[in-house]
Amino acid sequence: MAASSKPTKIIVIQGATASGKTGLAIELAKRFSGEIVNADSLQMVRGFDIGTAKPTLSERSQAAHHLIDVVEPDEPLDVARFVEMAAGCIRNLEKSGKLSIIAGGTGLYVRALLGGLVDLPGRNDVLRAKYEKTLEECGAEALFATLAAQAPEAEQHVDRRNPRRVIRALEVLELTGKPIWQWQDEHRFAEKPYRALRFAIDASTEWLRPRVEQRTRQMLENGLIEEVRSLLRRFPDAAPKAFEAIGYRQVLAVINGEAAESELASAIATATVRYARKQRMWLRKEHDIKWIAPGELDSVVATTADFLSR
RNA sequence: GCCCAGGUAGCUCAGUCGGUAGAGCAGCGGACUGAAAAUCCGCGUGUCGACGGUUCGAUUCCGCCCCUGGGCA
Repeated sequence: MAASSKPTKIIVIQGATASGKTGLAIELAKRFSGEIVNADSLQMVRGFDIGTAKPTLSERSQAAHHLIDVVEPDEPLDVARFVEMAAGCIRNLEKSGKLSIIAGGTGLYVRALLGGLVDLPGRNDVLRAKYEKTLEECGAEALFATLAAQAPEAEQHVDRRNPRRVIRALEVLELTGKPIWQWQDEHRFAEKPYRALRFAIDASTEWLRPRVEQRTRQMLENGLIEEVRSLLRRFPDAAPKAFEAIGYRQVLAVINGEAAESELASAIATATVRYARKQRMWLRKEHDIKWIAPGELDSVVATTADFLSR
């Protein structure tokens, strides 16, 4: 990695789902000759359109959007892949003199983009299959015991009851010979590949709920159920993980006769509001965030202009 | 009008052979560096429908009343 002159300046817009990230990003893009880089994991997946609230065609015509529809549903996507793709976008935009505006709700992705990602091997399906088997046959405790046997300090660093974390730790240990927490402690998202101006929209649950309900109704009217049906024609077993996303999961339950269609809208809205809470929770701990009210524009424009002039 | 089944946490319900009650969901708080819209963890006082009776003690037994389903007239 060559030391380029100065880190690229970028704008980042975060905030809960339905808080107005897209609208704000478009306004900034128009004013500062910018283009939008999506940081929303599910909006990257082709075919999952209505339920993921992808920007509409009209929105996309107002400002260029990147990293939307860039992977097939059955194609692997993870943080590392996102960081790589996003870095590529930012580089290209910089070359053409455009401002990169990162907008999206996947907190981990943004954190990894701004702080760098530990340089570790990615997922290893052979190892995962092996440990999945241990999990299934012997349980989460036994899985954790496997890890603790090789690295006793695991107790302090890994959530023993969370199999996903335990499996990742085992995977890294086996592939690198070093516990994952050592790698992480040495890294701590301390890279600074960009000079980022970071905004987050502070939307309360009370403000969000009616909007979410309205948006959910709109999604159903726009044919969310039909979209799921047609995705199922392509993936009859619903294996791609995007089927677990909010909206898709609930529609699937209705299609499978596990839930009543009459309660679909409220089930989706409830799950969405709960997700928004999780996003808020994540953002609380992030640093250097400028919190703004929903719909706020002038101060954001002013702050951005100032940031760019420095 | 009569018969049956119910009325317990915001919702759906369990339970108390009489010693004032607990699950799931929701809600709230939190964790989380390659599955992150995922995954995982913590938090449960509510006139146990109303009134009266029996009892040391009733949400639990009895009576009466009210409400909600279903059935018979």
